[in-house]
Amino acid sequence: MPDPFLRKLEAYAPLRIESRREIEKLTSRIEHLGTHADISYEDEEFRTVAVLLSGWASLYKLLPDGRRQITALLLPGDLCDPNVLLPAATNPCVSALTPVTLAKLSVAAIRAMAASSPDLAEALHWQAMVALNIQREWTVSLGRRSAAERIAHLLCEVWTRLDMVGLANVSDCGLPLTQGDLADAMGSSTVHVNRVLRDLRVDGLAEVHGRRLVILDRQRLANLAMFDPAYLHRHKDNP
Amino acid sequence: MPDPFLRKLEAYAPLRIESRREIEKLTSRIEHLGTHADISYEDEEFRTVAVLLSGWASLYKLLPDGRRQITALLLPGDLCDPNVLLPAATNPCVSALTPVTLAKLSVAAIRAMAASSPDLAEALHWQAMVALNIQREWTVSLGRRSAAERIAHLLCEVWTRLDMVGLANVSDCGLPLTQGDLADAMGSSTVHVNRVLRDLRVDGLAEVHGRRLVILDRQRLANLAMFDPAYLHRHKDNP
DNA sequence: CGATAGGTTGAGTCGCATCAACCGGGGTGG
DNA sequence: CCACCCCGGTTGATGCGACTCAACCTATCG
Repeated sequence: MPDPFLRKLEAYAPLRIESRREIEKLTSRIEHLGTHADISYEDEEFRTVAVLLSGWASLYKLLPDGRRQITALLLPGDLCDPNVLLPAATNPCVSALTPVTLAKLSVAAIRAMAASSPDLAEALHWQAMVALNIQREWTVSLGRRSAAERIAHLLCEVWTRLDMVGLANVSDCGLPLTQGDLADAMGSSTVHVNRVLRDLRVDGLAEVHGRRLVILDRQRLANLAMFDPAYLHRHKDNP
Repeated sequence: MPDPFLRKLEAYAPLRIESRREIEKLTSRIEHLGTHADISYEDEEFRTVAVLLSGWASLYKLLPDGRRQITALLLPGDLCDPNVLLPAATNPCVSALTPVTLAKLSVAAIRAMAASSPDLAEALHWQAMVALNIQREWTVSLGRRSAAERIAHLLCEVWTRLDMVGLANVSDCGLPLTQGDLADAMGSSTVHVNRVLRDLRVDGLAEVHGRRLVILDRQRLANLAMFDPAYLHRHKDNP
């Protein structure tokens, strides 16, 4: 299996062959879940972390009065745990946006590996920092970008992240989000997302049909979004 | 010196005495900077990380057209580096909101320590996860809370974080931010921040005079903000 | 074939930005 | 020592972006 987790860890720097082996061994406990299923990160016997092998998931928070905010999109290769390794906090939940397959890793095993393989520890740290950078960029989007800029930025981000794990084509990629999901992620309303997507389409920047995103003019899309992929720390290939 | 960095690391779990010693040794290289100074995280000889010992700083990003978003507030005890240990990304900068004193740690030294002291590694990981949780909570605020709820939430967050490093009184604490800074952090305008603060004052929830925050009615403030301190992982004392 | 989830479009409203003016205080230079 | 200035705060008037409500359309599925 061309494990997207490995692929992601290696987007920063290649791992030693032994480290790859270890990871491959650990990602053998597989689980399948359907759309809208909640991904529990408290497991029976051991404290585990789930790695998304395929499908998309979202991390969200519900406010007491029912408002919902998606705080992160989890793509293949991402870790699903909101507080990796720590005693769980409260409310924030992870749920599958599509059917997903997960690998469950024991936290103890991961930490043992990290302790003995510095390259792995570095790769794990790297992915956590990328997650933090993404979160900060969302802060910028929600705080200072207009709805159109924000959505354009998200499209750029998603395409780039998928590309980093080998799941994007030159000008299109999957985007299995409903307009409602997009709205909950970008802090706007379904109706407005719809109108923004229409505008992007008629302006020839990007199209979102069904479950796919087609980028029509990358340059202008990135310009509108003020998108600079540096924060994702992509260290291979082209923009 | 009652080092706020140690204090913060130990908010999760106490460190072994040797680990504390090591940290104390490392935090000896001190630097002072004035308000508005930029905190460089690329040092001459070694890759370093700065720890805030006193004063406040902000992490911000400037958009090409001049809009500014503060993505994080750095309080005493916090690490100042946006991508701890990684090759620097671009744009996001750290600048002092007040005069600050910093301790510069060599990244290599920290990592060596972490490798040999699991309790320290855990504490460092913990603080990174708390930073991520804070960032996610900002995402919720900016995406789904009204300006008043958002600002109330920030006030609760700041008081709690200061309390965790011993810098808050029961019902007040420092808040050396201008209304403009607050606006840039909360994605609104100076004028609106001003009006919201007035409302909070006349409603008897909180007052922001000069450089201090006085909490008049914690319960109602937290209610308005829908603030639940669990995400900060405060493991000691009371709420 | 009805039901339901997602998408699309229009009309009316509101939160908040923007513009503009004014105030108060602490620092500075003449 | 005083006048000035500039920064931060305060308040009012106006306009726009985006939300809400509501209707309708389309595709998929049991």
